[in-house]
Amino acid sequence: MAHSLRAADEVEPDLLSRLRQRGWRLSSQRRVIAEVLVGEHVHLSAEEVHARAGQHLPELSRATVYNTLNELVAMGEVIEVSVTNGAKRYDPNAHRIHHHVVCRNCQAIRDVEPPPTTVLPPPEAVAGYAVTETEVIYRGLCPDCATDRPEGSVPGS
Amino acid sequence: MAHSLRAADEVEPDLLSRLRQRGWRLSSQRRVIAEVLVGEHVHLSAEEVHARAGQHLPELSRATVYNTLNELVAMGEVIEVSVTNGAKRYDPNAHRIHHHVVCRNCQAIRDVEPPPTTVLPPPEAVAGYAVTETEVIYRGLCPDCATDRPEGSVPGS
DNA sequence: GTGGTTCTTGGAACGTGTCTAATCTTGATC
DNA sequence: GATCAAGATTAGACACGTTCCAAGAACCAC
Repeated sequence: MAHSLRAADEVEPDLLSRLRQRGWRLSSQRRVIAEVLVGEHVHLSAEEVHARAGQHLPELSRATVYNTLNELVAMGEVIEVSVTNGAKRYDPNAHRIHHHVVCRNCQAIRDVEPPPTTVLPPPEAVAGYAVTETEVIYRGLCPDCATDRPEGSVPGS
Repeated sequence: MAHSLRAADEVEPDLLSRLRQRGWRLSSQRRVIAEVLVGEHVHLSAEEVHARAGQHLPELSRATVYNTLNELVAMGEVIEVSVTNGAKRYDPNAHRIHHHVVCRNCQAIRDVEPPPTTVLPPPEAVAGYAVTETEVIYRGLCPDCATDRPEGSVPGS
């Protein structure tokens, strides 16, 4: 399938200028990585970001992808999500509080808008720890994997 | 320091018989690994389990540690905890609902008894997923790291 | 005690992520 | 538009955590 990325100037217009204000040099590599990540609003691994961005910038190195992702995480523009198996995944939806649901079969991640009744009051202290962040992960089977397919098989995308 | 492990028969007497009922062959390796893990009630990494069990069984291989831990997880006797950086950790406290709090500096994990007011109603379905598990992780600084130590340093244990 | 099934072992191999030194680019300045 | 220094990118080596494999050893039902 052909990924029709939006033009750079259209992608989250605030993001690129925010980054620039923080002294970020806007190289073509960083621009493409941000486009891939923010433009698709899915939860890609670093390797997937590398593959997709590489379609637009074949010379792109893995080191640059990792560097850029780590910088975006450090700046709070992207959230790192660990799903127990395999690589970290990167969530561009960093500015809205939300939870995640992970398929235990195919590892697909979706954002979950927390219903008001399930919102945890952010505790300031837990077991003596100064808590700054609460992460909620639901685990189960996604709609595709929940249908009667043999366990372990990944439904075709 | 000398770890004074409890004798095998004292360690979670139910656990070993439960495992046996499921057809688990009770080798000395598996016994020692279960003792180390369940007997100390902390959150060890596979490498730490290997090191501690190796004090009692010097020939123990890493492959066996990983095999055994994965089996215990599959049987629901142990919970895998991902802390974003580094190795998975293994929580023997699998039969009581609880959350975890992780120090973002030294990665120390503690169990958290969820106060009744913060218990999430386990949703049956989220975003179309059939949810079977809810995981809550608090992140922050542990008491040791929260005192005015330079960021990145790990207080002596 | 015997035998077959299962477990363990050491080492190779893999996936993810970081580091390094050399080279190239960006953007401020003229 | 040209210059230049600071910073970014690159390829590849490396580190770490984990899994795979084939050969040998141990467990336990008989």
